Order: sequence, then structure tokens, then C-alpha cells
Amino acid sequence: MKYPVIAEHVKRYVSPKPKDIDLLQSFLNEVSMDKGTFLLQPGTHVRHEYFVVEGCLKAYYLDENGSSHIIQFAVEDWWIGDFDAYFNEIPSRLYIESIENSRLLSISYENLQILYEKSPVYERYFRLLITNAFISQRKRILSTLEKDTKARYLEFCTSYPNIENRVPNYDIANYLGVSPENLSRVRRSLKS
Amino acid sequence: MKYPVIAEHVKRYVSPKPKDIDLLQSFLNEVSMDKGTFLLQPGTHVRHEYFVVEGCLKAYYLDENGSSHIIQFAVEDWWIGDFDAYFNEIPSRLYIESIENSRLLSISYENLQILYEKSPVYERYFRLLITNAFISQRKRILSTLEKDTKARYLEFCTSYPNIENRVPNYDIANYLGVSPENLSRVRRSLKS
DNA sequence: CGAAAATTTGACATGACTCAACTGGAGTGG
DNA sequence: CCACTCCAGTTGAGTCATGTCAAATTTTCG
Repeated sequence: MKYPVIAEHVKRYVSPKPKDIDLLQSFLNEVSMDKGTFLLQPGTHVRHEYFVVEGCLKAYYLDENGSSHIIQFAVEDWWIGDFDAYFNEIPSRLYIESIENSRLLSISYENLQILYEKSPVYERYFRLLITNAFISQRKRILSTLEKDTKARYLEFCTSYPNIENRVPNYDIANYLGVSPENLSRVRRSLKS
Repeated sequence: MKYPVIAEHVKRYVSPKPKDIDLLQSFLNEVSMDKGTFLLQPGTHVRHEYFVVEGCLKAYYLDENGSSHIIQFAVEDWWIGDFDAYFNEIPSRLYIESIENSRLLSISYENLQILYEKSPVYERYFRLLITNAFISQRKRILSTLEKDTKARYLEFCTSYPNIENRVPNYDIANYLGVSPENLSRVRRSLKS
């Protein structure tokens, strides 16, 4: 098997038959990226979803004022892409940029459709993944409503283990929606 | 057909065969609720998801300090329930309370599983619904990161049409994560 | 009509943003 | 090997939006 990592991931959620695994494997392609390069830039027609084998990426976009906003980080075993653009058949507004040298697996949306048709187990697999993502997004919203910056930073650190050492301060501040200065002060207050 | 409204909704997303529609219909039960009553309270074992035929509800929970936080409103053609509790098999932490006299359709999770097995079209239907919900949650997060209170209030009003006349000020303020006093001032500034 | 709840308004406190300056480390070239 | 530059991170000062608390007003509903 070419890509055992992703097969393991699928098996954690559903029970694929060998032929289901084979079909998925046949649709995957390997992608390598250097730190600082882009997987996706605005205006591109979105054709693929990506599974992170190794590395770390961030997905963000620019608002009308040109400020960037980080939507998610993706590390090992995460899927990343642009659902919104794909489902609504609009050009993507996202940048997806690698923060570390990364290795990914890609699947095209055309093949994903075929996968759904021929191996309905993936219909369930992606439903479960999206449900999980939905729940963790909800946590992010509640966290914003309920907690102050310090508590949200701590929650962030536990939800992406060790990420505070992989991702720069200003990216974390951006994700949390606070200024880098403010996050810096919060981090200092935690050292004591 | 007993419940044409929900059949119409399903057909907006997928192409069910008559037998698929019949199966769904056979699993549904009608629920009526008076304003101010609860569909779900914390600690309950979650057994159903609900489709709103008529009326308006809010889903919220209490944090450690006893403050409430509204997660979503549900009006006509929305599903409401507690995914999180169901998927993770934990007691619900949510309150779901009706803001208006409401009529709902319920389906038990046991029957939902049977539905998935016998009519895989619903696997897709719910995947699409969750994907949509996921995208609109993302919009809520971005909105918080990007916009000030006034802009977020306006966005809220357009995303739930006419809801500002159905839902009290303090519930909207709660949903937006601002104080009722502040929202009141924002609304005044919009009248001029 | 009257009580209770919701909303509005005012006064004050505070957390977070902005802007600017400074610190410290990594990489580069003389 | 040492300056030099660049950039992330830190620190300080002033300002502003929003929260809190209290009181006044309006609306809802029995």
C-alpha cells in the first residue's frame, strides 16, 4: 500500500473493505511543499482536498481592509481545503500556506464524487469528519463568547498539542482574534 | 403523505425515491411546544433530532459561572438537536427552548441509523446539511474576528431574515456575544 | 389597570487596540 | 569573528469600544 497513514485514519472512523481502501489509494497523489509556499491562492478554481501526512499549514483570507484572518491550522492527520468554494462553485477566497515543509496527499473533487458512488463508506467517513469539525468549530465560537484571552490561549494550546512551539506568536494571535502585543502580554503573565 | 414540508426539504438537497420518502415519513413524529417550554434540558440522554415545521427555538448552555450562551436559533426548515452529545455518547449540556409556539417533527437516533442503512440517500442529505451548517458557523467565526458589533448585527439580521422582530433584544445580544445595553445603543445608532 | 419583564439611558471602569520604541536572536557579508 | 540588518517579540503610553451597575422608561400580558 502506497499511503498507509491515510488508511489508518479512515479505519479509525469506519470499516472499509480492502477494495474501498484500494480505490481511495488509487485516487491519491503526493504533494510536497516548502515552508512559505502556497497550496491555494484566491481566485483559483478549487479542485482538490488535501490530507496532511507531515508538516503544518494555515488557511486564511483577507477582508475588505486587507487584514488577514486565520481560519484553521492543519497538522498531521488533518484534511484541509476549501469546502465553501467547492460546494458553491465559486472561486476560492482562501490562502493556504505551509508554515513548515510539508507532505500532503491530494484527491480531486471529481474522484471524490466517484469515491462516494463506488464506496459509500466514504460518504459516512466524510460525514463523521465534518461533524467533528463542526463540533470543534462550535467550541471555538463558545470559547470566544465565554472566555477571556488568557483562557482561550490555554484552550488553543491543549487543542493543538505543542503547536505554540511550531507556530509564530502573530499567527496564534491572529487565529484568536487578538493583537500580537496583547497575546505577548498574556503569555508573559502565564510564565509567573 | 403526512409531512410534505420535510419531503420538500429533502428534495432540495438530494433525489430520494418514493420508498425513501415513505421510510422517512414512517419514522417521524409530530411534536407541539408552547412558547417558553423546553425540548431538551441538560443531563438528558439525547434520543432525537428535530425538524422545525413552524415556530422558533434557541439552543443554549450555561458555563461554569452560570452565564448562558446561545449556540443557534432554529426557525422553519431548520434541524435542531445535540450532535455533540449524541456522537460522543455523553449527557447533553444544552437547553433547547422554544421562543414561540412551535411545531416540530422528531426522528430518533435509532431510526436515523436505520434510515442511513436502508436509504443511503440520507447519508448524503445529512452530510450536505452539516456541510452547510459548517460553512455558516465559519462565517460566524470570521464575522467575530473581522467586524465590529454594528456590522455583525446587520449580518445577523440578513442571515436570519426578519428574526430581529421575532427574537428579543437580549437573546440577539447573547448570540452576538455583546451586552444587551450595547446592542440597544447600536440599534439606536442605526435608526438615524 | 397594574405588575413584571424588557429595553433604554447615563455614569464610570476596564480590557484591548494602536502606535511607537526597544530588545534579542538569526542570518549575512566584510 | 565581528558588525550589520532584519524580523519577531516585548514593553510603554494614550485612546476607545464595550462592559458593569444603577435608574428611568416602555412594553407585555394577566
